Amino acid sequence: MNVMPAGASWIDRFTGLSRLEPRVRDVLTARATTISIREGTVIFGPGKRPENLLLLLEGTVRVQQTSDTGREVVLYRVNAGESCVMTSACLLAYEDYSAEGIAETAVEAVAIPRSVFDDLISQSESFRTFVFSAYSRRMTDLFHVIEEIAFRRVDIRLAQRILDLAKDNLIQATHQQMAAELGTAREVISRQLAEFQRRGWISLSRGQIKIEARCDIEKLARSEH
Amino acid sequence: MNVMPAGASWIDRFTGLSRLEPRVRDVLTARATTISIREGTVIFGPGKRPENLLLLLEGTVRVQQTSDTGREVVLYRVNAGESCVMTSACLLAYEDYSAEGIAETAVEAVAIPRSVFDDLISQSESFRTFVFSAYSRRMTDLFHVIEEIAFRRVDIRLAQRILDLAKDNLIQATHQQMAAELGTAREVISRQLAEFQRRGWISLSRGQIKIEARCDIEKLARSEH
DNA sequence: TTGGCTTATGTGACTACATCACTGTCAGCG
DNA sequence: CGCTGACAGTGATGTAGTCACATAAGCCAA
Repeated sequence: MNVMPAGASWIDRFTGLSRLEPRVRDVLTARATTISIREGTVIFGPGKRPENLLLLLEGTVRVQQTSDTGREVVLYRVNAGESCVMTSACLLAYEDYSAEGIAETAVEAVAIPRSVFDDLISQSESFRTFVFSAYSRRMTDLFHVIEEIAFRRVDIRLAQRILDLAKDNLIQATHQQMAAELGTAREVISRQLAEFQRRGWISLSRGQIKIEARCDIEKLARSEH
Repeated sequence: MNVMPAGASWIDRFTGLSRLEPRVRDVLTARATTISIREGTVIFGPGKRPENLLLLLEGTVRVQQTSDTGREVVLYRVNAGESCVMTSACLLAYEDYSAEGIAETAVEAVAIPRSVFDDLISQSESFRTFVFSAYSRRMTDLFHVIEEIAFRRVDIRLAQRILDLAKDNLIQATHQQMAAELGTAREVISRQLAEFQRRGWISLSRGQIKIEARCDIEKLARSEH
């Protein structure tokens, strides 16, 4: 009955949308388009209101906060299979956030225009649940970020972040960028990384970090205090 | 527990609800009840799912995070005229938060049960806008908290908080509680307060802080760095 | 190949904040 | 009155952030 042309099956990639009412499912398939976003594009940010709610099919969006003194913190990342709630918040109730969302890689996303979003919210209970649980999850993420920044040592947080960001035991990032991940200063990162290298856990070269002893880093990352 | 007479509509106390469609307005008036909550009551928290969305008429709810090491931070406060979005998030998509919401004073609130909330969200565009902008605002608050904790000096933050919390130039709180406000340690607060007192800005006695030179405190609170 | 430029990283000195271990103090109450 | 539990003060020490500057590594053009 419902033929799925190439691309129509994207709904199945979102676990929260799997139980969508068939009628609503068709609306979504018909009225949403997939878009490609180039790496580095600013999706939302101060003065930049997004026009669509984005559901990510491919790639990641990094949401970060830049303080007036120029320092940065990464708040969270939106991955494939997740929705970018900040865009939905902006859709319905735009406030000029200090936070910005940046395509960290090339991104493929389903774009849901405001009018469609509004229809779906009003017509589909399961779509509502999808949206609200996305909010829920981000709030929880933010609570977690606050706890980490306020109470956790930077060496432990750095170890965790190294594990998170490594692809194939390698991270392409400057110390400055790693500092922005944790909301700390470059010098602090430089010294911590130097210490990790001294212990033989990593090796460093300009613009990259290579993991040499993953299990030792994991041990630190898991440690309580 | 005590239902309000139909004439005195609490709806007008919420700016976001002023443009509510008359039909929806009636539904809300008919199906929502006002409740009283005693000071100190835990409204939501780990293992405690709220049954209603709360719109505060009177009092404040303090939302705070307790880390596993026992330290605390105050995330934000919900004041009269605002809605407690965490309860709405919990209503539709419950996740077990580490954060908890506590009635800081006696609270009068309108309680909207899940079924009514669901109806309103589906039927009223202006109610949707109300809910989403409440989310928006809280997200922004959290971004702000993160920025403050990560980048702002504690003396400045303490000065700000003293001004925020003072009623009639007086704060009833222990140093421990003030430390929890900022997510720092009691000793740090004790030393900072001692310094403020030395400068003649405040006077201290067991369990209370009295503002003596508000404008000097404001000067520090406003300072950049 | 050299030199000059930009960006990345290293380092010491210093300040701010957190932690630990302890002492002192106050209020209420038996 | 003296005990008790909660509150507050303090020095020593460790960790993190800031500032100022020194090196080094890659890049390109002469």
